Amino acid sequence: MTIRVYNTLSKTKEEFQTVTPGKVGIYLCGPTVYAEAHIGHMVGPVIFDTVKRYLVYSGYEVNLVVNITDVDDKLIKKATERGISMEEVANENIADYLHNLAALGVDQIDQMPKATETMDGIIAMVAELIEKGFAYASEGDVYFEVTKDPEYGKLTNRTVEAMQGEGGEAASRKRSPGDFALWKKAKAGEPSWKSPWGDGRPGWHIECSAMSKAILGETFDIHGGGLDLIFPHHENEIAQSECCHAKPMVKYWMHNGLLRSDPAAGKIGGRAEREGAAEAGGKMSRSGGAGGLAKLIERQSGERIRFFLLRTHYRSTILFSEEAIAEAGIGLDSFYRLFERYERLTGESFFDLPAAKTRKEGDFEPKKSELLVAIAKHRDAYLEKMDDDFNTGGAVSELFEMARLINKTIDQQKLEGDKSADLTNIKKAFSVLRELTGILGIFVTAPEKSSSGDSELVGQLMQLLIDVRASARQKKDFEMSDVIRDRLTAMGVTLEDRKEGATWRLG
RNA sequence: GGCGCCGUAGCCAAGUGGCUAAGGCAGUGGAUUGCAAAUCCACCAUCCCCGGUUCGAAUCCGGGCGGCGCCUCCA
Repeated sequence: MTIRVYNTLSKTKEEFQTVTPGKVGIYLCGPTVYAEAHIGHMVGPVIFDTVKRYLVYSGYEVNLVVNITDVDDKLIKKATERGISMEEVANENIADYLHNLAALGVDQIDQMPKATETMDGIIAMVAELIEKGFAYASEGDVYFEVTKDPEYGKLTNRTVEAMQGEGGEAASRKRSPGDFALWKKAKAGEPSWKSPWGDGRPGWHIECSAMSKAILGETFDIHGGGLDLIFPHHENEIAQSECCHAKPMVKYWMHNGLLRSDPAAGKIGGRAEREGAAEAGGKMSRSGGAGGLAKLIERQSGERIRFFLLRTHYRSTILFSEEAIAEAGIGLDSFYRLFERYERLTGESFFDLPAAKTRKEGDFEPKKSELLVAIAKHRDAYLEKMDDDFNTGGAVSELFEMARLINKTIDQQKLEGDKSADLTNIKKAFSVLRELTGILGIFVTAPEKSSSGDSELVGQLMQLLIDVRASARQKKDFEMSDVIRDRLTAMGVTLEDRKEGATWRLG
């Protein structure tokens, strides 16, 4: 029951041991809020939300921090184009981001610091780096001097010598091309903060070093982000933080794989939009990219997207398509039918079932029930997989196995319609299912039933049709009963006949 | 060119040295049903190719072929 975590720094799975016993600090690189979120931005949050759930379930006290980078060249550009302030641009996109996170069931984030609210810490850190000889001021900018850090490049196995870069526009102000900006001098009209080096704003990487230090301390447990951030962002974070503090910054660097829209189109976010005319044939919209995420969520539901992401191991590349999400959704639906079955059986909602909140609490001795012996076995397998670097993809298979077992038991023991049946074991099995699905952040709350004013009327009309059809069936008037059912099917309503009467559902 | 990842059934995807290679979607056959739907049962892969290590490899090593990422302020 030890958790093992793949560490990008060591390129191996390591046994998880926290800096402070029983406590875990996680810092996830959040978005730079210059545009609406696309689905790629959701991957990290969904994964680390799940990681936190599992660590909490395993008995840890977890502090999950996701930052917002709200000062950056792209934000300034956007603000200028639209003639509004950088803050307004940021606020719009933060609202969009939060809305999308909520839709995907990401509710485990404890703190969301903003770069602009950490300016004192950023300036103090830059000053300390200069003082310690790792950074230098140059014409109002401040650069980190990579050659002063003997360990520079350790995360990505690069050497300073191998850094081919030409240094970009700032080359003339840098001592060597690999040096990166800690502080950038403000141009006229740009948002800026006062500093010992003149008015300016932070470079890209320093805000994460400053925010993580302020909230989680100089050494913390897990730092996460997309694979694309390893270099240069995380490499530079390590350099800054460790040169500043002379101690390891992070115990485990965890990087999630990226989403791809389709083999030809390439990646989803990032630079593609800058490729001008090429624009890869509108792949952003096709991929639910910029502007498309909210609509995608409306069409497919956030939970489907979450499940789709969690079906695959977090370090894998996921080939994204709406079809693939819909397919994952079919699997999810089978659980919902099982939950409806639970409701028919017990008269209670699956979503009201009490379930263990921790692994210890959930441990149980199955005793004589064949069902519970099997359930316990799959629960163990599920937890073993989660222990192994949060293998959610493998864990999901155990959930399907459990669902099958429960359905099978209900079938074989003919529990439906049997009022006198002993449901103790079945309830226990469902409760274990609830315990484990909760770790993935799925099936947490009952799905929203249509709250529109006419839903009651629809329900009554449906009941009328069902009653009429039942009476036709009783008279063996199958022509009539089939017409009713076929017409409903054509409308997207599925009827299911049962001994206790028919039920209906959309889809 | 440098650093790194990946190639498992029609599709998606676990497994990374040893029981019958998870699970999902799709499909086929069966149980159930008036017929369906839902559910259950059964069937459905020897793991890109070649060579090596080993008693034994999808799993390790070498070489191919193929796909992808980073090296450019993209999660």
